[in-house]
Amino acid sequence: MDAKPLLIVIAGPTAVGKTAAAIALARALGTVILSADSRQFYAELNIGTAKPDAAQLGEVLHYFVGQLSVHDYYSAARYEEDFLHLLPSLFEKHPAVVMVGGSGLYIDAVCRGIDDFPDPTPELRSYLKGIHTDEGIGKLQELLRQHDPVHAQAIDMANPKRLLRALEVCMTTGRPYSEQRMNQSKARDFRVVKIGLNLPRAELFARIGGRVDKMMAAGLLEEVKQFFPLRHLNALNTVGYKELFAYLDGEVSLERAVENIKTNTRRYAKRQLTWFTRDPEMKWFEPHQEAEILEHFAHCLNPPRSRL
RNA sequence: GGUGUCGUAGCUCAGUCGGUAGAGCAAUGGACUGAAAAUCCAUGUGUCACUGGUUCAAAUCCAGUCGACACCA
Repeated sequence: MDAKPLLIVIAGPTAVGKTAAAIALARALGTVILSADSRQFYAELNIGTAKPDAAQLGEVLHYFVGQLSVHDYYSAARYEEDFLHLLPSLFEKHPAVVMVGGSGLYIDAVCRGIDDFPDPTPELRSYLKGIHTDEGIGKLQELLRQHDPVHAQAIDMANPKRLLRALEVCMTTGRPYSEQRMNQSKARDFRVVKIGLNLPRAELFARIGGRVDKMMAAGLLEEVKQFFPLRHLNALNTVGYKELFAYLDGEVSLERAVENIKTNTRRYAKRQLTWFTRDPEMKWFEPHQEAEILEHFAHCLNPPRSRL
């Protein structure tokens, strides 16, 4: 029998019902939850990120919720490191733990690992951004062709963030990005079983609209006002916040801003689905299929005792 | 009731001199290794209100019907 501990991953688009499903599963298994949501990490952001509420946090112990400040730098690589550092102590007490969230890159960083690139330095990043604004994306493309012609063929050269990142790696290490990109999964001393939660598109979109209305009723605008002076921070470049900053700037009406939040949340959900559905390890359920989900994991966990 | 204007994509609208239609937004599909709720790429969506007429040919011209709006009674 495979004695390795189990990491249960629950993924899916925003507003599908991941939080409730994860809590139900964690309670059934008597275990803890580790969030994989790149915006719920921030202590200051609450309403707009649909963080689990106090009652939910009281039901099941959560990690990676509110452990950062919006002023902090964070990344998928740091998440991988923090997660893997925490995991052994949790596995001492629990044969399985639940990871839940919608940030695909962060989930993959933990499950497959990411390569050992240097962190970006603020100086180099702002220098390259300056080139982008002053001389245009063409200059960045030219630089990447010089530093790493192989990668220049492989990546989306229209995407400034990809270009900037590749150049950062080339310039800080003095070696081409493509040489350092291993493209293979790291070994892990735990098993991973992934489920994806999804709903018919119309139902998911209706849930998104309803949740945005609830967020507004719960005081999202007041929360966003507090962060107006900080709106340049990456953590605030977030659906639900950026649209209301546009309202506070006088660019759009409040009604328009709320509609924009709904639209951008739908698009976000679509991008999440694109990411998760290409993962062949993902087994799909609808969130209300609690019994089926439990049974799915019963096969992975203590097989002799799981049959009643 | 009368007169006028309008009715084209999910929405807002454009459509020249008759040659079966196109913008924006929405939507849909995709990419993704230290910013990822970020960033980027691609793609259409049609009973031109309906019925008939004129014409080789009608979103376009004519008549009627229905609907919306405005004004007049």
